[in-house]
Amino acid sequence: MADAPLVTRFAPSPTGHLHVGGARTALFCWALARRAGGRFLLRIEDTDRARSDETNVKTLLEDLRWLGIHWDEGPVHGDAGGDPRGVGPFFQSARGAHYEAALHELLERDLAYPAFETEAELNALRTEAQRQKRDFRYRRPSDFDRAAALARYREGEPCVLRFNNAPREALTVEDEILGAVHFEADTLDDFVLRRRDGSPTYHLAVVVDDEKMGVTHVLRGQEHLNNTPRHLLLQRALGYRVQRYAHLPIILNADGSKMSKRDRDKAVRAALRKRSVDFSELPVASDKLEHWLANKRAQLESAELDALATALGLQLPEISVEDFRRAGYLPEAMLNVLALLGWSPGEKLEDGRDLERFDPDYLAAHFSLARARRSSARFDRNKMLAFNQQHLTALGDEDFTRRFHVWAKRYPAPPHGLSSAQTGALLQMLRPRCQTFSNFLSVDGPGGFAVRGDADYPFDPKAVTRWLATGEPTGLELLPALRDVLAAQRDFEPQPVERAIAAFCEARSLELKVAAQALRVAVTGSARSPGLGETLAVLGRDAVLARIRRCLAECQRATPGGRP
RNA sequence: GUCCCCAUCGUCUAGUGGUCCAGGACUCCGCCCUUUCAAGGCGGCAACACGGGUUCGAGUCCCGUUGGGGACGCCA
Repeated sequence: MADAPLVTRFAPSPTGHLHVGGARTALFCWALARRAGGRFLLRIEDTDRARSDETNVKTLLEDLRWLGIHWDEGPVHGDAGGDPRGVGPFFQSARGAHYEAALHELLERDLAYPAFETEAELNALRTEAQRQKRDFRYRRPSDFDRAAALARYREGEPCVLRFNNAPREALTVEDEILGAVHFEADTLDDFVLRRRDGSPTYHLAVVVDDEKMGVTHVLRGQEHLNNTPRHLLLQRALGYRVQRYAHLPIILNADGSKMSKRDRDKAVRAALRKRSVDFSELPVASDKLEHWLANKRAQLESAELDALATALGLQLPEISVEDFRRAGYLPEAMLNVLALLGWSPGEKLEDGRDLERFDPDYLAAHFSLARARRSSARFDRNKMLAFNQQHLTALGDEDFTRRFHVWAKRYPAPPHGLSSAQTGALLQMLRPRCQTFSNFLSVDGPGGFAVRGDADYPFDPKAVTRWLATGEPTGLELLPALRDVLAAQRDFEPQPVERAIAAFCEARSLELKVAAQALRVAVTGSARSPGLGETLAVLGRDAVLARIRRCLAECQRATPGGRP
């Protein structure tokens, strides 16, 4: 490492599952390091004790690993992590000595000072400023008595340590993506470096760690852009090197708001407020709910939110990597889509199309900040779905089945009456029709007809009108005879069944389509299903006959005009 | 409100002053293939926010307006 290698880092705070924005940042950090033959390190920003715990760290590492993003240095997890350069530890909670040393130096040189206001006092000042439509910026009072403050501090009086930004000069951030970004003089306040409880704030920790860990390139979301001048100030004060910064465009929801982990909480909270529900009937303890409901920043566990959503009949947006994993997306599809959010290869295929489908190896070989975009991007679920479907289709039978079962084991489907032979057959026939793993056994998915009971699947009125109620003869009129054919069918396998139906049509000089669609609608309720033979075979003769009977009974009534 | 960022089809984007009456992908729609349904193939709809400059020439450069987003925490 003699030749100053490029070093990137991903530095999440362990507040739960990795979300889409974080995943994209990690991916770009990884790709840039790979491309440049540098190193990618993972650091856990757990300075906020209230929001960090060990489970969350594991969760985060597991999410990263599932995506296949490998870190060269950092917490050890599987074959990722380690500390070959001796720059660890990688948990900020274990790096206190570094921060204290920096703080000590700053204090000595009057670049930091103790401030004794309580949070309540500061809040009051903020509210007052807001009332007067002024900005609130904390500044060291002009009559500040440094000696006295230091004495109080050394005696152990509770206080925070703030940065002394006396010069308050204009600053320019040289961003690799945005170019030069200027900040007016006087915009920065004396921000906090060390909290009352002795822990370092993000600003201090990030600057110290990036220096000590030899980080050369900082990639992070654009929401951090306003923090960068603070970091510049600190670096200057401490005589540190300045990293190259690249602020990535923010990832937005479909409605244009910032995609945030709290969105799922928000959705459930809104639903809960709108309808007056009895808390005691909900799957989360009511005192916990009360607190969560009252506190906008509070978050429930992913599983708790899912339970609530189910209880309320809500569809929650996928935000975290875990949400997508649970929904049955493939990590390679996810990575592909993520890479396209704010970056593009800019490469044309021979047929004139843009290169859009690629794997991590391609990214590692071609990624560059020069091709990163500046503007924020909405996350397009349709595209994600389409990419996933393609990756699913590309898997190959064996791989596909194996991976499906790995998924299904982790996220068991709700009980359905299907035998394993049936699910196996469904899996194969539904493959080109499914966009996610969860789609296969979902009542709303293309296999819904099989998952639902013989008397439970709904009839699509349009399909009934088109294929059962019209024509000469109508589908409904054909069904009894078709039922007889199927009842007499010995070998109830796809091919023979289809042949029998074809023979039936030939004998009556009917278009196959007429009989096929009538049966399809009768047996699945819809004009779309897998191949007719497969559809009938997977249900089995008994179910098919029962379903035709039900259809005859229900649709005859519903379409009085269907008979001449 | 203040500061900062952004602005090409509904969405993701290509486009770095002429080769753009703007290309691709996703969605939607049509056609072909299939003795049925998908998948697949082919095609269609659809955009340079607005106003000023600069220039022989502007989606591309500059300014403004409008719109969107972010930040304003003893969170990160």
